[in-house]
Amino acid sequence: MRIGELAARTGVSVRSLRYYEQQGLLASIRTPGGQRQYVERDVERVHFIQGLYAANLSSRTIAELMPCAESPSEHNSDAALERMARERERITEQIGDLLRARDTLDRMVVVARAHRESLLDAAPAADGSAAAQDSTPHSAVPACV
Amino acid sequence: MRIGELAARTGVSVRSLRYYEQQGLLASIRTPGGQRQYVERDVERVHFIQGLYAANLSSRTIAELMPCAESPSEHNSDAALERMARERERITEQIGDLLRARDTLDRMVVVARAHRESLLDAAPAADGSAAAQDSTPHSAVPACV
DNA sequence: CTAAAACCTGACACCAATGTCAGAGGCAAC
DNA sequence: GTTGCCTCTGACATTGGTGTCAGGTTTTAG
Repeated sequence: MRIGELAARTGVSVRSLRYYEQQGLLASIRTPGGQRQYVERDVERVHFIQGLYAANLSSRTIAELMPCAESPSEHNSDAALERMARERERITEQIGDLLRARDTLDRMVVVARAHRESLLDAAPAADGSAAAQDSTPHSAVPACV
Repeated sequence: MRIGELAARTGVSVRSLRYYEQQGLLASIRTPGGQRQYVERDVERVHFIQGLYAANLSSRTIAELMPCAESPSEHNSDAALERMARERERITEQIGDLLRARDTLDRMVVVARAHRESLLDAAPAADGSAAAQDSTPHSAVPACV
C-alpha cells in the first residue's frame, strides 16, 4: 500500500511516517518511480511505534529497541535489555508523577467545591442533595499550594 | 530570599524561576535595586508548580489554575473547575498509555530473555538457576511488533 | 572603598515531532 | 495522451521549557 493509505489506516500523518523512516523506525520498499510501498504488517508496526511514543520514548530510543522487537538476536538483545529496563523505570516514575499530580488536582477540586458550597450556604439550598452534615468549616478552606 | 537561594532550595534553575514569573506562575517583590525577593512560602509554590509540570500541564494551564489554588473565589473557581476536570481526564488517559507501554516493554524483555535462553541451551547451563522446566519453545520466540 | 559574587535584561540556541509550502514527478482512469 | 490525485524531496516554521552568553547593575564581604 502507498503512504497515504498507511496514514489513513493508522491515523498518523504522512509527514510523520516519512519522519519515522528517516529515523530508522519504519522501512519501505520503493516503486521504480520512487514511491514508498508498505505491507500489511507495517500497520501494526506503526501502532507499535505510536504506543511507545505515547510513553514519551524518543525516536532514538525506539530505533534502538526496534531490531530487538522485530528479530531478537544476541547481537541486539544485550544492549537493548538494559535500555528497556531504564525506560521501564522512567515510565514507572512518571506514572508516580501523574498520580501525584492527579491527587493534587483532586484536592484542588475539593477546595473549590467547598468554597462554592460556603457561598451557597448564605442562601439555603433549593435541591434535595446531601447538603446536610456538611462538615466543611466556613471560611476555613485550606489552600492547595 | 533571593532567586539564587530559591533555586538552590527547590532544585529549579534560576532561568526557570524567571520564566515562571514571566508566565505569571510566580510573583516576587523587588528590592529598590530591582532584584527579586521571595518568601518562604514560595518554596512550596515552586514545588507545587513542578508537580504540575511533571504531569505535563502547560505553564498556560497552571497559570489558569494558580489563582484558584491560592485564593479560591467564585470568580475563578468556576472556569477552573472545568479545566481541572479536563486535565484530570488527560492525566488518567496518559497513565493508561504509560501502563500499556510498560506492558509492551515487559513483553519485549520476556522475548529477549527467552531468546537468550534458547541460545544458552546449546551449551548446558553451568549455574544452578531454575533453567529446568523452561517451557519456551526454541526458535518459536514470538515477535513483539 | 574595592573586589567578588550574585543578579538584571535581552537575545539567541536547542530539541523533537509535526505542520506546511513549493516545485517536480509518478500513477491510474478515461 | 491528458487530467487529476498522490507522492517525492527539501526547506523553513512552530511549540515550550530551558541553557547560555553578553554587557551592565546590585549586593555583600573584606
